[in-house]
Amino acid sequence: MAATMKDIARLTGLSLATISKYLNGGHVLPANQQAIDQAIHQLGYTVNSVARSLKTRRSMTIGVLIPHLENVFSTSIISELEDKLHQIGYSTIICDYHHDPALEAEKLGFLTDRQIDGLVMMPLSGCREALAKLKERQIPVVLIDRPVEGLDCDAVLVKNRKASFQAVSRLAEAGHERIAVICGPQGVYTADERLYGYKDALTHYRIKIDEDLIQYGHYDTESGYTLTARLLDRQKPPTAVFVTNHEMTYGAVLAVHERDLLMPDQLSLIGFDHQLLNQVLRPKLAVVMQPLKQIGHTVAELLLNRLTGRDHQCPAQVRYLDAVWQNGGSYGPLS
Amino acid sequence: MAATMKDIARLTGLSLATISKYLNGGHVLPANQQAIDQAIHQLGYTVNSVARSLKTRRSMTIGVLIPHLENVFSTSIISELEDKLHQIGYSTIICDYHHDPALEAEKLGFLTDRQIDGLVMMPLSGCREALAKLKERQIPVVLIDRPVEGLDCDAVLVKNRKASFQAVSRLAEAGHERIAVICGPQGVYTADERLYGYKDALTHYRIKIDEDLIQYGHYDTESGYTLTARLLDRQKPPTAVFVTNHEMTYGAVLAVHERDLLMPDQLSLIGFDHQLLNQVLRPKLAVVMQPLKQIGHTVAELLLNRLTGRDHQCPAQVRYLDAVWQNGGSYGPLS
DNA sequence: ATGAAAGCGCTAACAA
DNA sequence: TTGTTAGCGCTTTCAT
Repeated sequence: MAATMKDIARLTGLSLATISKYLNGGHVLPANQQAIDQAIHQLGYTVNSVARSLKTRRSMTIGVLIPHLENVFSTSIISELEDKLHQIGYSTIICDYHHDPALEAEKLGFLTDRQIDGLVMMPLSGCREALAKLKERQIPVVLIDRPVEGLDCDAVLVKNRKASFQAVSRLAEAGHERIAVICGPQGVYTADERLYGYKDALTHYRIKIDEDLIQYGHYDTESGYTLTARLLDRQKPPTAVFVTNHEMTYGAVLAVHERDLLMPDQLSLIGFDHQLLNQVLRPKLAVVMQPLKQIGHTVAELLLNRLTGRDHQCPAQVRYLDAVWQNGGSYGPLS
Repeated sequence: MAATMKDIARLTGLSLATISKYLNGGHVLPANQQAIDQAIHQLGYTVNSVARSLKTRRSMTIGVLIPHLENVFSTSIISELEDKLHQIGYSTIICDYHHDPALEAEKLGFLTDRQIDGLVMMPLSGCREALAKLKERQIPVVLIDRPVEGLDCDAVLVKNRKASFQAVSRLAEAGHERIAVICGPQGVYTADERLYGYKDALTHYRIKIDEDLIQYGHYDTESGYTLTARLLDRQKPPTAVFVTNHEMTYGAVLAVHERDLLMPDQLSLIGFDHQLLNQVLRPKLAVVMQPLKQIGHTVAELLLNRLTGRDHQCPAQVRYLDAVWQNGGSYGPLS
């Protein structure tokens, strides 16, 4: 049996209240302080935070719900977030829903039962109803990556459209006119935004939008590979390809390698979020990088503002962060 | 205010005991069942698992303590583990200690306070005392990757020495004699084991062990790069290099690329745990892969055996798993 | 099958 | 500064 405050009380002759107060940073007489410390040490006492939570009605726990844990995008954000939250005493319960909307809903319920004080979520289906209920119960929710339609909620988003515009603009300025894009699934927020950015750039540079050069993938390596391969094997392949997420960029690079194409001479390629891989690729890939650490940081900030009551009843806040352009030799002037 | 069982009691006229029993799968009259279900729905009731935990003395929570969350090695294991545990009602609180022994100890204390029912840990310093105390309190602990000296504890380990032996054997059989190894820090369990395997192989093939060809890194990309570069820039460079972890393999590949060396003609290279990267590298790297999913699975199994009391008082169990050899064109006969 | 009641370990009035 | 006490929401005997 683990020791409780009662045991300390018995050992020191003090009351529970005094001990509780001391444990929570209150002032007690030096003599008592010593006695308590001594008893704590002797008993190996540690607070039972379950009991504390029941009483204070704060679990000091934040739920984190993400599509998949094996993903630098998520883990980099979460690592930062976990650290910031830990610093002020919060635990993070992480749930991975394996890209499955049913699991998403199920695990959200699971977290809710756990009396989380706040939720950070990268939505897929979104679970609008459930999230709305959480917010009604004053439990702050912060979304990452994409908003949930019909839900007015704090969120940290990346300026996808702008980032996409800038990447494609570079290709256009390098003289490319047959610029293909490998997008994510239609209807997915980030995919739509990134496609808009692509179209914005073409329009801006007066390049005709050719639907044949717009390929819709599933944000996975497989489709990045297949779609790029299909583009490259055409009679008249594009001279440049812009790939709009991390996994698909893997696939695209694979297809390019397989065809022994030299970048940028035979093909210009711009990827997305490719920091790790980029350490070993030659030439280095030019990529649009999402500011992962900053996202984690901002999420923590938003959450804390709510938790500490500072932003108690403010309207939902959405923070838009800029992506970072990382240069590389994988794109260049049309030869 | 969230609804409680009391509210259901009031609404249905039943007692708390009856409701509790029903909620926990007990039998009640059909009429009462209906009434309760209806009340639950109407009130939007969900159990308060904090209160439940206080009463049952089981938090249904497993602590997970790892060196770093941005690491496929950890996340792949954890993703599997989280899933298995979730299926039987457990949450996982994940803590990342950023390779810092001070944080490791601190976060272990944090998890202990949280009344975790079990702990999964990839140790650095190990915190032997603290872990021993946990075990005294009958809280099962499962170690991953490396044991903690002087602590008799369940663990899931990889047969590092054997894997290393096999990899180096392939190089020897291909005719290489100047085989270098990039190891981890001396004294680190996995590093020592992998180095033993290397030496085993050389001895087995009657190749003289040359200390100059044994380079000690820090298991990070930087040292993989630097040490490989240093080896390759020698007057008489090795003809083959075996790199013994994931990060260092990144670095090594980078160094090879930078020198425009062709694999396997100008250099044979065998890496470690390089699944992701390998999708885009050409030639594909030959690598030793640790069976991550299987580790996660085995950890869950060990943990559950303890939690369900099946292995209540069994002696510590250590499971040794085989690494997987993944072929690739990065090594070949000495030319 | 159902109910009454005690209590898990802690905090927070309130009183002294 | 310290102590007394009620009670957070739930489970679990023990009666009924």
